[in-house]
Amino acid sequence: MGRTRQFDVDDALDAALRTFWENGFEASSMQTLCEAMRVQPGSAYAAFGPKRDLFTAALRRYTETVSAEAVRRITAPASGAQGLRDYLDHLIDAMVDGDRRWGCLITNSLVEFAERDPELTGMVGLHLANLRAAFESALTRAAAAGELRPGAGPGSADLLVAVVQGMNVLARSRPGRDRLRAVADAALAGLLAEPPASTP
Amino acid sequence: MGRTRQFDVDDALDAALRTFWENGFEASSMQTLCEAMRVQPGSAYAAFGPKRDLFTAALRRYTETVSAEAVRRITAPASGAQGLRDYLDHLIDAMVDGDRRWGCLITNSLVEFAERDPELTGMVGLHLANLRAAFESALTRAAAAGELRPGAGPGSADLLVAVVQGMNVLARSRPGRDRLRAVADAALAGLLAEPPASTP
DNA sequence: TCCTTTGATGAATGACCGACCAAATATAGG
DNA sequence: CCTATATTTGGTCGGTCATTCATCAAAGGA
Repeated sequence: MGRTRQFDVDDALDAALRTFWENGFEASSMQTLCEAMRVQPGSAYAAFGPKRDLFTAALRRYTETVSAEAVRRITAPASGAQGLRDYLDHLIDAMVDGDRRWGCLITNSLVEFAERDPELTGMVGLHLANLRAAFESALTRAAAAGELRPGAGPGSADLLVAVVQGMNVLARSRPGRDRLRAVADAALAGLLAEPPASTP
Repeated sequence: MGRTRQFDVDDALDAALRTFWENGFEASSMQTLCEAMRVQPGSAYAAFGPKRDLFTAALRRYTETVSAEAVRRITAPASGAQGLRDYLDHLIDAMVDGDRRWGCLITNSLVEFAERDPELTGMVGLHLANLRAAFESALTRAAAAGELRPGAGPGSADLLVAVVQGMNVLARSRPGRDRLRAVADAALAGLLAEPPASTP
């Protein structure tokens, strides 16, 4: 055996991920990325290959961590309606305070690369399908529990995907929490049945 | 007087607009832009200044033509509900066949530039506010005509903005018409009151 | 007719980027 | 301790980018 790697690959990948997430692919130079990763160019190329490969690795890591957790949040609760509420609440928090203030790497990549890079578009499409499936599952459970409006059908999963993509776009303009809240509440109001009135 | 300009400035601007629209700012090189404009670099710089200024000119032209027409489509009909339906129908058509297959320049710019360019973000925010105002006007007229669900309030304008931004993102992955239709129909279903059944 | 003014041309410029090495260096096993 | 082997370092290379400039073409006015 020879020398062991001096940096943690996943830590470096996370740093690259954040850079890509914030600035996009074209606007992130290898120099900037290496500084963010605290790794010299030679080491970066040895570990990740060329820039494009680093990006796909970052995108893969994003789907495996950030978006996997999002999907889990939707599908975890027994109540479909609660899953949707939990997910949107957390999304808004992250858009105001956390990582999601830069939107969503998937969304950003779709806008930046569409048509120009089939492989990347494929990865992005896969995640979008996952998200849609999670929404669909939550909706069917909600429907079974009578939590849904009569009009809400399977097409509502497509609507939810679009709403979330839209929120990801809006998040990049750093809107106030109330604006995001308005979007989420209006979406849920159109989808969910009125909860039994509990006003005293 | 000296020599007259050999090219039409607005035609050239339209060509640049399409290039930016399709590929974004960073991925559009001056070389590509000049080829699309059928204008030599020197002439382009004389007429439009540096690349960034060309982009803001293109963005301005976009708001004055494409998005002004969109706003008109929302606000023109006497019926607010009809305005929304007209707008979404036309949007879907343009996303499947027309210009909007590249999404929306405003949306793309927000994703590409957010935080990095306050002036551009300002222009984009202005258009988003216009769009929101158009939706709000259509919604109040619809409410007055009894075309709205009871739950739908002013927050629904924010929802509509988000939905449209989301559709703009999805459009870049060239989805089938049915998918976009599902989004629009689900959005309207959550907003509008059931029309009086007219089945024979 | 000639001259001034303005636009068009396209090669040239300097900066920077992604990609890639080769030498120096540090570590693990023998 | 020594040697094999991997990583790190810092630089180089070709190419592309936005931008400019010296030069040419055309359109009036004198």
